[in-house]
Amino acid sequence: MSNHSTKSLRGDELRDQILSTALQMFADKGYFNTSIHDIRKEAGVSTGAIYHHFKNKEALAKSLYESLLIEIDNDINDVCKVHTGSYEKSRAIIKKMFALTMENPITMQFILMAQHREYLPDEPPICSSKPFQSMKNVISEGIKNQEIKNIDVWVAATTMFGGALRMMGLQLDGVLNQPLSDYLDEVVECAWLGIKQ
Amino acid sequence: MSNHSTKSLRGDELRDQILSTALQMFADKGYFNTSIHDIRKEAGVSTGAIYHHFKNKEALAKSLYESLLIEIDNDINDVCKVHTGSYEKSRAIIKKMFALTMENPITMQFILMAQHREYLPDEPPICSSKPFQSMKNVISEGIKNQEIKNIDVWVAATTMFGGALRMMGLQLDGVLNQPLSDYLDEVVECAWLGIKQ
DNA sequence: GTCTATAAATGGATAGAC
DNA sequence: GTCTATCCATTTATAGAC
Repeated sequence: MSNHSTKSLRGDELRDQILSTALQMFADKGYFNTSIHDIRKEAGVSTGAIYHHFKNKEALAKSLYESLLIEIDNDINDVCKVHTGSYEKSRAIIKKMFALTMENPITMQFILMAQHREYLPDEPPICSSKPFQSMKNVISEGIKNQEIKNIDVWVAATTMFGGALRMMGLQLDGVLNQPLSDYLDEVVECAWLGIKQ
Repeated sequence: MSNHSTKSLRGDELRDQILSTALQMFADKGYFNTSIHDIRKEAGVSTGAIYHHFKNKEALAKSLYESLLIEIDNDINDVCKVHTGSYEKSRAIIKKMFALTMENPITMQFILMAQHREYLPDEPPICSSKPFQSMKNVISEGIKNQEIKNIDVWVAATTMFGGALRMMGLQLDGVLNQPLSDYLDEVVECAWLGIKQ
C-alpha cells in the first residue's frame, strides 16, 4: 500500500510523489480524514519536505484540484475538436468521461464526489469550473445551431449530462455490474432524445 | 444568527434544538468544519447536554441523516400514492423535490450535497438509500408496464432523475436566476422523452 | 532541499457538581 | 437532565540541524 520506495526522491519528483499520494488518500478517505502526518508516512517523505513544496495543507489540495480540472478540460476539448455537431461532441465528452472514470477512478472520485468548498472556501462551485463550462458551451452552440430545441440552456445541459454524471457516481460507488462503456449507447441515446430538435 | 433564546430548553425540546442547530451548521460549513463547541455556542446549550442526548458527534450526524432520509422518502411515497403511471409519479416526485429544495434548502444541502461516507463510514452510498430506491422502483414498474422502454433500469432511472437532481444542485449553488418551479415542465418533459416507450 | 523534533492550537470527549 | 471545567489525543505548522 505504501508509496515509499527504497530510492529517495528529490525536487520535482518528490513534489509529484507528495501530490499523487495526497490524491489517493483524499479520494479514498476524504480531505479531513487525511492528516499531513498520514501523507508523510504513506509517501515516505518528511513533514519538512511537504511544507517546503506547499504552503499548507489547503494549498496542496488546491494545487491538486486545479491541475486535475485543467487536465479534464483539456481532454474534453481534445475530443470535441475531432467532432462536429452537438450530438457528436456530447457523445464524445461522455465517452471520454466514462473512460476516465474506469481508468482513473481515484481522480474522478476526488473531482466529482468531493465537496471542495468545505476545504477550499474560495473555490467556485464545480458547475462553474472549466470542464463544466465546456460542456455547457457545447449545448449553447447546439441551441444556436438549432440542433437542440430552444429551451433553457441549464435544463438542456443537465438533461444531456446529468444522467451520465449519475452513472459515473454509481460506478464509483460500486453499484454497477458492468463497465461504464457497456451503458454508453443507451445513456447518450436517452439524453439526446430529450433535447434534440 | 444564534439560536440561543432567553427561555432555556429542557428534555426533548433541547434535543431538537441541538439537532436543528447541528443541521444548519453541518449544511452550511460542513461536518468537519463544525466542532461540538461551535454547536454548543450556537445552540446556547452545554457540552454535557449534547453528550447526554447523543453518544458522540458521529451519532448526532447519523441521527440527523437517517431521520431526514425517512422524511424525504415519506414525502416521495405520499405524492406517488395519488398518481398512477410512471410519468405522473416521476413528475410528482421531481415537483416535490423541487419544492423541498426551495422551502428547505438547508435540509437538501445536507442530504444531497454532503459526502456522508466521510464521517458516517458504515452508511451505504446515497443511491441505496430509501428515497433513491423509491425512485428506482417507479422506473422499474414503468419498464414492466411497458410505459418505459426496455433499457437498463439504472440508465432509465438516471435519465429520468439525473437532470432534475443536477438542477437542484445548481439552485443550491445559487447559479439559477429563477425558482426551480419555473424549470419543472421542461425538466420533466426532456427526461421523459428519453425513456418513454 | 530534506530531515527530526517540537511548539501551539484545536477538538472530541469525560468527570463531577448542581 | 444540564452545567462547568478540564483532560488528552490529534493535527497543523514551524524551527533549526544537516
